[in-house]
Amino acid sequence: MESRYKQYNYIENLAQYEGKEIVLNGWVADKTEKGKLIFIQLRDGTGTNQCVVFKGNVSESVFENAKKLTQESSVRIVGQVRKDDRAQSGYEIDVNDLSIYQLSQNYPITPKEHGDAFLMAHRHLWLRSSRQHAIMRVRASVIKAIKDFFDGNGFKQVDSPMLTPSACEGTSTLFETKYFDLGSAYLSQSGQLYAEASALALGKVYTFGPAFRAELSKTRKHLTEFWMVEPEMAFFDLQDDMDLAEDMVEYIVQYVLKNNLRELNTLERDITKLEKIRRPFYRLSYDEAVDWLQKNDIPLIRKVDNQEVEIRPFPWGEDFGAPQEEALMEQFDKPCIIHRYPASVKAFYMKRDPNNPEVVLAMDMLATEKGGEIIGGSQREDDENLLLERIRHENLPEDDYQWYLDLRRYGSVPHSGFGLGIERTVKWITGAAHIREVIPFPRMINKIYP
RNA sequence: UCCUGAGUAGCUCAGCUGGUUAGAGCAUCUGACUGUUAAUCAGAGGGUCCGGGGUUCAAGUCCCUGCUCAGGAGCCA
Repeated sequence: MESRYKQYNYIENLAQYEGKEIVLNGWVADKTEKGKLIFIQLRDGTGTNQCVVFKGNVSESVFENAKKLTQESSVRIVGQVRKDDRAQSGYEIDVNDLSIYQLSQNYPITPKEHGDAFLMAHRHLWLRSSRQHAIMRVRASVIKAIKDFFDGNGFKQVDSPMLTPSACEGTSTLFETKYFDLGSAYLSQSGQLYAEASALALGKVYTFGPAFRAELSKTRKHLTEFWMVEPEMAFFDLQDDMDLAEDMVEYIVQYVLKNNLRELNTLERDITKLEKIRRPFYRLSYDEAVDWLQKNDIPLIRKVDNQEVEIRPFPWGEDFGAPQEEALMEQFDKPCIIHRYPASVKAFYMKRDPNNPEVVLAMDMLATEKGGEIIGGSQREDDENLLLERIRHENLPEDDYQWYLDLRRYGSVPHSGFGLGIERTVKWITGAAHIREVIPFPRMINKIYP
């Protein structure tokens, strides 16, 4: 395609330019001087490659400029692409000309080790380093894979509002803000309820957007602002819902494997583990999972007066925490879907199992390698009276849910959906140590800068 | 919110049972080098020991308190 914009050469396409003179714009990731030779690691956004300035090849002023370069100075380089077995990429650039956009002074992030707190305070600069660069590229791929998957399967993207009049699920804490003369509005913690309305209008839909949760969670898998994709399908039952979730996750992982091998290498990710992520995944009912926990002597851990107490055998009716999920997943090399949880631990909008009113038609997908819960979903309650009963039982503001109840009054149908956390998925696929590394600017309980 | 741990140079850390002038590596600056990619060699500069209070002849070190950060729990995606 003919571009109206300036045509630049990029490091990711270096092999195409072998033997040719090209122009690169970028930043100095690192520099080593060796007398009449200066080695520049040039970073241009698409990758990093070594450029060699030899005193005999350039004018005196260009050589002096090259000597002046500091880490993260921005430069324009004109040079010849040469094949070289000594180079990591297989190519080097012999510099013919070099000009400086800006000389950087005392760049805080050096090529040596840094602590988490320091790096987080410099997140706006940390994004430039190779690991973070690779993670952001994988994140972009995960998002593209999700959109491709749904768009290619007859879904329409609909956007749900960020400002909402009340809680979607009453459980989590909400961020509150003033809303003109109408009192308070809340930042959305899920687009699901609006996705349900959209599904009854368009059939198969998905929302893609941020979710906000003011929970006091301080772990390596929690953010107060995170991104979520939430498909919602009219006429899908729980079985269809689980099948779809499985197809989607397989598609995402295989897409990244196909398109981001270079990044996964930079991240030193064990690719063989990802290659195994092929359907069918494992599935266990909550009952079966509890049986397994009991047989393997995995207790429930509960806090009583600040003392941790182990309760065994694991009692039916309790939700699983991180210790139970991790124990359960150790046996699996593919994700596992756990379905039909006790109604008491799940949200009000989930449909009761007609075969057992103690449980709801819910499902969670747990990722391998301690990836944790990446998906939560369910078939929705489609009976007006049962739904109203649950709303009252949870003490939710009934008036705020009239529009939601309308969906059960005017052509109610079986329908299902789920939410996939983008950051948890990217964390799992990249093997990142902490969720704060997989979103450009993380928002956490005690962090909102930069 | 609860539990546990940490805070010393720009960064990562050492600093003993309290002892007189607080150290190292990296980074920065100056110089040397045509193959460096954690370069090497020679030299230089750089400190509110997190804040406040206390004990003591003497506190980076011990005690109290506040703040900040990290890890975990619960909740969740």
